Amino acid sequence: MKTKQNTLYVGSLAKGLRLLRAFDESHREMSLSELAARTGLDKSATQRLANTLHVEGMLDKDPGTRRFRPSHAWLEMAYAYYWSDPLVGQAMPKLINLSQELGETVNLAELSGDHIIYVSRLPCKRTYFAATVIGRRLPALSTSAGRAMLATFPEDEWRAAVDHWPIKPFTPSTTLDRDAIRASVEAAVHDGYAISKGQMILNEMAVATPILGPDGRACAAVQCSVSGHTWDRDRIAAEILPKLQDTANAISPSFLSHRGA
Amino acid sequence: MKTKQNTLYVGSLAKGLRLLRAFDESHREMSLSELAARTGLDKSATQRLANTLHVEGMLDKDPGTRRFRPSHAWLEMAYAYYWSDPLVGQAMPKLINLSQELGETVNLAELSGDHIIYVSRLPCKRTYFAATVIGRRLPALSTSAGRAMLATFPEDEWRAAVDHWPIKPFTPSTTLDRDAIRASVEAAVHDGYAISKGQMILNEMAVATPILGPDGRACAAVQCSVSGHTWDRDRIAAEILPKLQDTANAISPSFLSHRGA
DNA sequence: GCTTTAAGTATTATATAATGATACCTAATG
DNA sequence: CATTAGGTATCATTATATAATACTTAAAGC
Repeated sequence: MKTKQNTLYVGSLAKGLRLLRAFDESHREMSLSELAARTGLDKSATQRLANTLHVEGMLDKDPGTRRFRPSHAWLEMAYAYYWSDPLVGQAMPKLINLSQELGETVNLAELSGDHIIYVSRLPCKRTYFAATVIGRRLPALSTSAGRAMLATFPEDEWRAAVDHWPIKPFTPSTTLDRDAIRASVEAAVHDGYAISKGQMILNEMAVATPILGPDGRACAAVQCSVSGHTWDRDRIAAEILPKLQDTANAISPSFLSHRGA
Repeated sequence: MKTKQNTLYVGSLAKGLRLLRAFDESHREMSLSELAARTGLDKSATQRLANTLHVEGMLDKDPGTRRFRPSHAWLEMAYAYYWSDPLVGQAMPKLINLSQELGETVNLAELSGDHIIYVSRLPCKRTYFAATVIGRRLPALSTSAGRAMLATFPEDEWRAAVDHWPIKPFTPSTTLDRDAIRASVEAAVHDGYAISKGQMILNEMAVATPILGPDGRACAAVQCSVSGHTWDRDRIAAEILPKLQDTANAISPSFLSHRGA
């Protein structure tokens, strides 16, 4: 185990975090050996760390199956996050209003490296479970929110992003062609908003408008998801966009601390 | 530092978790020395652990102020939690329907020791920020959801809970009298639902119906919050309750694994 | 129903990796 | 400009995490 050679780096803590991060949508609960296999830690280490996490209330353990799973503490962490993010408090009441006015699903997304992360979701229609859950990370280039945010960056910066940020297919209609994505961001630069179709879910359409920080760079985006069966670009631009933009503008914070590198 | 004398307990990991848990609604970002003071760890330990958490992406660090705060990873943990909790997937579409039908705020709460924790929230009206955020823990006895769940337990068990579980005042009208709480749970045993008023927010009313596990014990509750200015008990019972109960019944799972101790 | 195998649990000697004291640096404050 | 608090870096010491191994339990195969 080549731990980072730094006396300010506590390997045991890092390994414990490895265990926590081993859980995701396709690893919902794990046995000791599954955890060991997935994290690459040996049996003993996994045992010790998992036990510690269990004792400390971070992992629940089914007494019957002896399998571990995330505890309620994981939700409490989201709670603490929300209070620490100045944008959420600003945005929440306005997002609620918006979703009520539109009667459609409204999301708040932030940029997290080259991905976006859904920070708040207000689902109004039945959808896939994944579309209702906060904390989901998606490649920024494949989302209307990501493109709308990128479009507020200096041109060389967003062009570099379009060239290099990751993409991966989610549906048969996910755009994998960077030229097409570039065109989409160009449009967003011009229009001040982005519309996408079928990127994450077949026939789902999304509109997003950036929330601008004091420097003019987007720090987040308000996004609205609708069904492609009942909506088209024109109707979205006419009926959804104005309210979406008002909301995003109303949220844009005066002072906003920058997230550390 | 008296660490628990067990070779299966990794102290460094536990201390790292202490740092994470130091953040809450009134500690949204902290400097190194604040963290040290709050966790009771010495300066060096705090430095090493916080640095590790930063390197591992669990804490953001403002380059200017050098203050730490929860990172987006905290939301990703909530994401993983949601997938691991079988109830949420079951409940989500039904909760969305309910909130749309009622036009009022709908919550899903689970029991977490002697507290309830809000697992899902679908706010429809402007409220206090705290009322819109998932992961919030509240004393079970002070909430309609907690009382509705308790009422499904064997009598000796819920009576013991009423006598011993913690209570604390949130508003001037929070019920601190255990006799009054006992009467409320008794009513819930009889009615199959609980209504409370002004427990957490002045003049806010809440109704809750239990979601029953296969053993007849509630594992969660569906709850609806409304304004006490426009609603009273009778109207809630007449207009909200039926749909609330249908929803809770529809969610009740066939197989539900029990959360580990 | 017995054997085999896999998974979880417990113990221990060993040395690595965490520790905390201290010294250094930086930037506020008076 | 002096003072001080807070953040950062270094290092000798040994406590603490480690990984091998043995033990226990439960499931799978015959």
